[in-house]
Amino acid sequence: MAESVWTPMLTPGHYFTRIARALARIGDKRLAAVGFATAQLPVLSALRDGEKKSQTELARWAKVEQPTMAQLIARMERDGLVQREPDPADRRSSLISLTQTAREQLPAGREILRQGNVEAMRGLSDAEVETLLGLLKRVLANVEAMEG
Amino acid sequence: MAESVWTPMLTPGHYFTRIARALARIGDKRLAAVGFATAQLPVLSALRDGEKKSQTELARWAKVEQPTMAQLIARMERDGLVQREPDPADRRSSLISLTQTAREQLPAGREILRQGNVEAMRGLSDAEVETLLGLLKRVLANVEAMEG
DNA sequence: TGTTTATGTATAGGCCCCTATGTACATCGA
DNA sequence: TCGATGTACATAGGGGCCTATACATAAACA
Repeated sequence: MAESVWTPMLTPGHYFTRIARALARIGDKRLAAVGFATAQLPVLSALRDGEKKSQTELARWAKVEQPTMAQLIARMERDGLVQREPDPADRRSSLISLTQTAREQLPAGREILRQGNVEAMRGLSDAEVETLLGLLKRVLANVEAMEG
Repeated sequence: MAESVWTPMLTPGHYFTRIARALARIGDKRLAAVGFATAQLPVLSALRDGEKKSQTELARWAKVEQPTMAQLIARMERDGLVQREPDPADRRSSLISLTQTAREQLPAGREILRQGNVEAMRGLSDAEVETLLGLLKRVLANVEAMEG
């Protein structure tokens, strides 16, 4: 990709990065209206029906490392979105669940996310969106296979 | 995207995020062998032929905000990859250029990046890679248009 | 059952990215 | 030429992600 002038920014990797960053900026700005952030969405969806899950379960679900989830949960707890209770079956662990406030804002947050995805795909036909999703899954499988 | 069970992780946005993160992890690990990091690549390429550029120019080139570039340059200077000299034409500014060390490692870093992109696209035909790049450009244009 | 091994969390330290803000210097126009 | 406006950097503060490490408790097993 690009011979004479070496431009890492025209590389697929850089496009992924820029799109991901832009989506996070936009999502965070819009979700702030209901008190959420994009990084919290996997947690919110995992606990949406009153489920209680451990930090490790949430980390695996959201595909982030455990200390990352620990920080995220800490911020969410600080902001009144989740609560912890000791796990009666395992004294190392605590169970995390959504607060009433978080549950109430959930539909609004969900709608903001949906709308954002629609706008990001604007101008793409349904078939093109399908194609893109298929390619993304294959690339994701490739890069995750590269880490072994 | 997913009706009954709400799963933000099956959304295009989350795929972009995961791919970008995985590419950064892989790239950083591989580039560490030559003393580079993925975030530095735009700077390295901008200054590859002995050019001298200001921090602001580099920020615009790399598509990051000025304070982000300030930190990046500071780390690169600490690690002996770049050097600063006062800009004779503007006393607010300094000109940044690569050190001898950085220039020597450049071809190796470039090759690592190229190889990484090849592996990430494994299994995709040339036509599919073209399709993907075209879709990425359109999505990037969409999301950047959303920030106004 | 006692010891090893596995698992759940916490903590420390670091990179990268962002917004908001302040300061010094450049520039431009009245 | 001087004041208004713009531009280059620095600094402060925070989110989000990662690796490495240290504990405490569980589980498995010799």
